[in-house]
Amino acid sequence: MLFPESPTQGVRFADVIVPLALPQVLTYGVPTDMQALLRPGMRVEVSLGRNRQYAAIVDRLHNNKPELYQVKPIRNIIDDEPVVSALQLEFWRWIAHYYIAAPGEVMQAALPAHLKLMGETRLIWKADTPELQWTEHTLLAVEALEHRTELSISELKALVGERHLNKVLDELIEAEAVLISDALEQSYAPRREKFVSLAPEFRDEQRLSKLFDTLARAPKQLELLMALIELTVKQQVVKQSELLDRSGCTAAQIAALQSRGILLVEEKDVDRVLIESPVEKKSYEFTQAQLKAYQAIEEGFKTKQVILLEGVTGSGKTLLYIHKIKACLAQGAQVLLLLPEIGLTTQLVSRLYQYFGEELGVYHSRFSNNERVEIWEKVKRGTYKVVAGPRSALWLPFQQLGTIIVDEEHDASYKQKDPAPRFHARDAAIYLAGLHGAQVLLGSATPSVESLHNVQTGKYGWVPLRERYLGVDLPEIQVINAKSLEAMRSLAVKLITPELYQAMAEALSNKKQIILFQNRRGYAPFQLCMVCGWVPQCKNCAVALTYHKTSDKLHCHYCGLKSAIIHTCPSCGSNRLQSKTYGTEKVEEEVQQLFPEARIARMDVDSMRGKQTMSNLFEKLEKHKIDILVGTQMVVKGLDFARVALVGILSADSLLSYPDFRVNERAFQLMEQVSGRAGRTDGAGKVFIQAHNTKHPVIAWVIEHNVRAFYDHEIRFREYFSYPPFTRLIKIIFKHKDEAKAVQAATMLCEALKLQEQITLQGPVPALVSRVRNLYIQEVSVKCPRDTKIIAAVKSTLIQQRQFITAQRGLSSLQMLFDVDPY
DNA sequence: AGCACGCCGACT
DNA sequence: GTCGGCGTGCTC
Repeated sequence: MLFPESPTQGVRFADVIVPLALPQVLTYGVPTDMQALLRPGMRVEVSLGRNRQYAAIVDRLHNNKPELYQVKPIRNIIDDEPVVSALQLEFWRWIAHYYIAAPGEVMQAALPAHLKLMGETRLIWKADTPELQWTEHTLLAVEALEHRTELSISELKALVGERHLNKVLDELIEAEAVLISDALEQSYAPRREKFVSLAPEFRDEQRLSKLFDTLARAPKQLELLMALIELTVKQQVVKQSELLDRSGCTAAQIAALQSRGILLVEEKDVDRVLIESPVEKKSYEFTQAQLKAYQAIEEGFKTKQVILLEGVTGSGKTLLYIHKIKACLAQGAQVLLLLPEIGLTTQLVSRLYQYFGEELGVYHSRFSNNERVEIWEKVKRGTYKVVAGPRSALWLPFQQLGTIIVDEEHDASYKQKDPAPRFHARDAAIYLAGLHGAQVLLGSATPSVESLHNVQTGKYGWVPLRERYLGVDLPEIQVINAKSLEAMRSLAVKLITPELYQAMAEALSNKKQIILFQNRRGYAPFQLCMVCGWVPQCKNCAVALTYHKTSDKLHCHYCGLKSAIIHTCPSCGSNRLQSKTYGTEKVEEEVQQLFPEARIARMDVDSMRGKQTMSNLFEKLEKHKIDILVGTQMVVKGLDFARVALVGILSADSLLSYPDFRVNERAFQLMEQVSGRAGRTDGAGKVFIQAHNTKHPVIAWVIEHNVRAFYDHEIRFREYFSYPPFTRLIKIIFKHKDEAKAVQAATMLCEALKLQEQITLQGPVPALVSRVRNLYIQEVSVKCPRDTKIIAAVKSTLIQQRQFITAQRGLSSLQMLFDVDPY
């Protein structure tokens, strides 16, 4: 070599994560001038393939020159400092490895959109660019740039069309005709708003009344002032917009008072996070039982990293959480409180806000990108000491976590299903806590079988909290044989037994609230021919279509197809089509018929679309503007209203017939949780369970609230049939538009896995919903013994086989997905 | 995920 | 004849 390599000790290669489902990280060269600056966790701009570019994350820096290919150079370093910490990268790696996901898929899930996309990156035209022979589309861009000097990538895309975007970009960059400015600072601007307050010198009674006198001849200004004072009583800060709303005055009138020194108007950054004005403080004091539990938790953490707090509904777990959080903050560490998807809208958050105020960040899946970045930044800077959020909150850049609390740890929404990484937030939280040296507190009234098993084997500590707050009794549960519905044929009543009807009437006359639970959505989930049994189905998805009253159409809940209702059976020609099983809409209708005076609301996925809908509903419930709430799974979580005296489970059979090994666990938890909604403060709550199979053991355990008996039985069943927690399950999902191809691929995998010892295969079988969006779905389940070596071997076989199978002729469009620990 | 390459059928 | 459909392979 003519010139010896430069003596800089900088590293020459970077393994980089691109936001794609590639199996590997990609290696790029680090130009010498970047070597001193680049660190893992920074974003870099790289080009991929012919003319694509991505913001990638640097995973590792090294000096191992790849022999098989020529590396491309990193084009640009986007950040001055890492956006992802070394600890986070470690966490990403674990998730990718454990859940068999691509590093890029983890990156997609973990980074907020603003850090991910380059769409708002701005191109700045260099005035000194010489005249060049531009190609057709680039010429368009050049003309626009000469005119306006600046264009964002998305504007450019609109201008030249999506397919030419990268070519044009490449050409412009190649010719050094544009500067590229960082997307981050450009696209994020905190929202600012004006806040109005009374000038301090008028804040005592005397001065204030004097002020009123002087304003006697300016009625509008007086009105404004009154409105301000009224608002100030209820909340600490008053937005100008709010004040205008309330008083009906104009901004000019506020300005007039401001210029006289009566009002102060300040512009401040607005927390996009909903700040509710604090309501009255509830008791801070522990009961005897709570104190005992809290001490047991602290004692337990001396020897265990994870503690399961098994607290019956209404025992005041939240207060224990609050104390635990306070203790952790006192140590200078951060706290993550994981909540199920839906739990965020509950009273829990506003209660936490009372205690932690500005130090509490709430992460919500419905937040906009701006809101997410704001939270990301505040967590990183440590402004937020406590974060409450759903599973996605795990990705936030915590500096030093001291405690992770997982509320309702049994909740199925902790398992991410659809896009990879298909991770379980509770289990991932335990790993993350390990990285931080943090403690984990799992809370639930109905713990998962997995967690109870971990307690039994001594892996987790266990703290029971049996006593209900204020000594309120658990509700009395009655099982009603649904056969009595037959007797009511003559009436238009198909869902509510006479017994339940009676109880409802009584509750209503006592001015109490009622919750009815039905495990089905939509109105008359399907139409059925009473002569031949034919059911209209979605032609793409092979599922029964559900009838929706609002649109008067049949809907497919998988692909969204809408079609007209059917009057004549195409199979036998009869016109006796009826709706057979009933969803919440049908329940609502029937209840309205039975109780025309009652105020009824419905709560399910369909009726809860909007951002505000849920909180509006809660407010109505709180103020007793609703007598009867009809809902699906949703009502199970987080509702805590004093006047609920009666809960009705309309069909326990449907809960107990779902084809999954976890049915009993699910049904038990669900019924137990629903029951907990009754009589939360004054006792005297009642629960009615309607069922055809009234002798089902799960129902008996629910009646006794006997978690222990349920668990003892269930764990024996799991062991006998080799289900988790005694084995580890990995589900492999095959999707192809040709059913035979899906089956073929699944069969190939099974053949390959048969060579693997000590594992059991289930399938291939069509998925429960066997066709979605024109793709046929086949599933294979692997039961592995809980042996690290075997599991590792199975995982690497799976990855190999995916490569091998999709490389087969005719199977290139096959989707082969892995779901580790399916839930 | 995109994007190019190449192999087939349906058109001016 | 060629235009464009999509199945296939590759990205450092």
